[in-house]
Amino acid sequence: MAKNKKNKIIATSTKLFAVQGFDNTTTLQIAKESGVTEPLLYYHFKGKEEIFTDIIQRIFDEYSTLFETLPKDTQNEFEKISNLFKLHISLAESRPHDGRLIMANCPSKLKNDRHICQEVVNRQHEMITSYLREALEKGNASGEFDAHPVEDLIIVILCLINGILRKKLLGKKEATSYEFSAIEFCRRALIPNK
Amino acid sequence: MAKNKKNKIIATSTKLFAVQGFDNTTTLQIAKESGVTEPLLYYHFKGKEEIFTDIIQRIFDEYSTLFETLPKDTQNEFEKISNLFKLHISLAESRPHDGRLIMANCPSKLKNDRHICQEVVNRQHEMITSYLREALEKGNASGEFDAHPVEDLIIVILCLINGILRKKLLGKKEATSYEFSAIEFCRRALIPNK
Amino acid sequence: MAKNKKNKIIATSTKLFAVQGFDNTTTLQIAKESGVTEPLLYYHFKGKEEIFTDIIQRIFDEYSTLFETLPKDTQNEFEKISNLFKLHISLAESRPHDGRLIMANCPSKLKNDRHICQEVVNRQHEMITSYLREALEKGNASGEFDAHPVEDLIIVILCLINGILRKKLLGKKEATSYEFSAIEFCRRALIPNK
Amino acid sequence: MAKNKKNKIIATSTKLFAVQGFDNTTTLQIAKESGVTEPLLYYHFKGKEEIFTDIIQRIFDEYSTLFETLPKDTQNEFEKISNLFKLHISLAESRPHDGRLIMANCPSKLKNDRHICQEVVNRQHEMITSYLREALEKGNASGEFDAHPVEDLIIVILCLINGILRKKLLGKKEATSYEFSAIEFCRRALIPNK
DNA sequence: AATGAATGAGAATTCATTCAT
DNA sequence: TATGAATGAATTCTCATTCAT
Repeated sequence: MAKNKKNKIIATSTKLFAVQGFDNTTTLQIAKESGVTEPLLYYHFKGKEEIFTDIIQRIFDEYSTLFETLPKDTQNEFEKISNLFKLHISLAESRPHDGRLIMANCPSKLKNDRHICQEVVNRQHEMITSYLREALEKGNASGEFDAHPVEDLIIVILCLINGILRKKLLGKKEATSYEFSAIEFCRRALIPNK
Repeated sequence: MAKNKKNKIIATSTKLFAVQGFDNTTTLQIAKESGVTEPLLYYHFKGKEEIFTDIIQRIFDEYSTLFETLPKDTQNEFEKISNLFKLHISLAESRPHDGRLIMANCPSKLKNDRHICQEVVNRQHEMITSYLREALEKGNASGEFDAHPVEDLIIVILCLINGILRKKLLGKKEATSYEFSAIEFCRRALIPNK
Repeated sequence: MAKNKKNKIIATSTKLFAVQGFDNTTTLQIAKESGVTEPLLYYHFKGKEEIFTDIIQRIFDEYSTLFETLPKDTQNEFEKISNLFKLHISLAESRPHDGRLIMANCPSKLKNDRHICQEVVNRQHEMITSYLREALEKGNASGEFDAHPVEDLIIVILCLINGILRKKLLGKKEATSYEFSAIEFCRRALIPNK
Repeated sequence: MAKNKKNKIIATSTKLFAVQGFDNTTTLQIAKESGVTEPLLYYHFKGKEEIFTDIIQRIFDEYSTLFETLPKDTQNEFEKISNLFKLHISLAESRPHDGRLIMANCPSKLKNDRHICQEVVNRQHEMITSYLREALEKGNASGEFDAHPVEDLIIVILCLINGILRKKLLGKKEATSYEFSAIEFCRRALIPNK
């Protein structure tokens, strides 16, 4: 019963923060849409900010877990990159609120370097970066990829993934399945033609 | 004298909205940092929202003007695409507040379809889209590009540009000049190897 | 405890609205004189206007209840009219704030046809009108009254009652008990001399 | 030209104060609807309150002038009373804004004994009172009227006139010409049947 | 006589948070 | 766990009035 209400608060807050933004969501609104009263929010959380923090933490934990499941040994290195795209695309589809919450609220939190938003974004950045670095270095070494500077490529690919997520989460629906075109686009940019 | 103060209000608001977000910026703060009193904001603008609206409008007008200056006849079609990247990269560098303001505030305004944010984002989207469509179709026709489906490519390139802007505007500085690597990345994805 | 404070707010507001007028009464003043803080006003009422609305409603409800207690069977019809005068006179004496609040604030609210002021004034008007109509018609039929046109008489008597109330509520005290002279005045105008 | 604008300000203010009330009318609104700017208001008047004061003064001056024109020698005393009714009725019809302004704004000004509203109302009260006193005393002496106590009658007739004015100015239109029924009503109350 | 620009004082309202129970 | 009542601190906005010209 108790867990129930706490979870309801988290779910409601996630949705509201994602759709309206943190600043535009009031504690009263969270309480009402969760079917509880405001003081209960303060029983379960230290304050509005902590609800947000907890959500971010949860999102990142789930993300990390999924990230760990990416197969370590693949037929070739590009498959790893392709898997990275697919993971993010599928996340954006299965948990749209989570992604939107990050996209819409983190920017304005970025003034504060110590903010958990920043911290989590950094950690995620490191995870992806080192994942990509390994793949690109191995691919360059094996001749699978044209030997382009790795650090630059990492960032470019990261930008592409982020751009696609931003579009999926905040933009309008598109008729074409551009997500997979993006993977092919990336493949052509990395792999030399015979 | 008069124009001075109004312009100061606009400049201050642009900076504050960009750095802190619209909701986190108070009219008192705008007034103080502009060296005026609050009521003057209401003399020059209908309200806080109108300050925002005016800024968005100005940003879009300047953007449109610059967009028009993109050279129509280039040696090849990829140069057009390259110019598009360069235009946005240089804008992000020369007017960081403008870009940050859009990136950080528009998402949370997007719930409202009629909001000027939405409107402006749509118009900009159309401009870039038709610009890219023309270049890609011509390039495909002339054999300059590998003949990939145009509509998908448009979106992918758009996502890449947006991803780069997002990184430049909201992310941390990077040592490498990834922006130009992105152009090369794009070139390899479009132009067939001999 | 809780009801206490809400009632204090209502009582204070009634007094202030009556004495100073709605527009001249601030929420801060209501709060201070009620011994509460401003936000509590907004906890119990939607806003300043709703405090007013609630008061008007309460006044009308009490008025209606009293109106119902007017005896239906009297020795003659003029007694009914006399009772109507007495009811209003005694109300003006026992609840001066209520009457003053209506007299002083409703006029400026009358531009809006849908305002509760208008609505309540109309309903009260109907109650009195039909009460008078019945008495006058019966009195005319029985020969108790000189047979003057009923609809005109209704309005004239209504005007007289209103004029007296206005004087009692907004004017200065008079030495003479003109209220009862008004009843006699009315009697002479209605009842034929032998 | 100059007088023109000042008069426009007075006319506009009279209308606005009458329709919306003093407190609900802003100086900006007065300025705009008068086709001038706010500072001009302060060139011609000391402030908003003085505009009001001037209007009240003008209304009273015009009223006094008209009051003086009431014929001193009439066929009988009741004609004087009848003339008093007619004067007020015709004033309410010819200058509705003036009457409404007084009716709607003076009550809330009455807390202040020294306010011009109070002063003017008092002076008008005296004028009518002494006018009525003379007529009633003479009529009583000559046997034209039933000999009822004069002071009471004065107040009752005053209340009736005020009630009718209030109805004409603030109430809804009525089909019947109750104003003249009121005079007849009064006549029957004063003059003995043979 | 007239105005564009500016302001001090205060208005209604909101919000995250807490207290007593 | 849970809540009805309450509040300190802001927030957006308005208004009568004034200044410089």
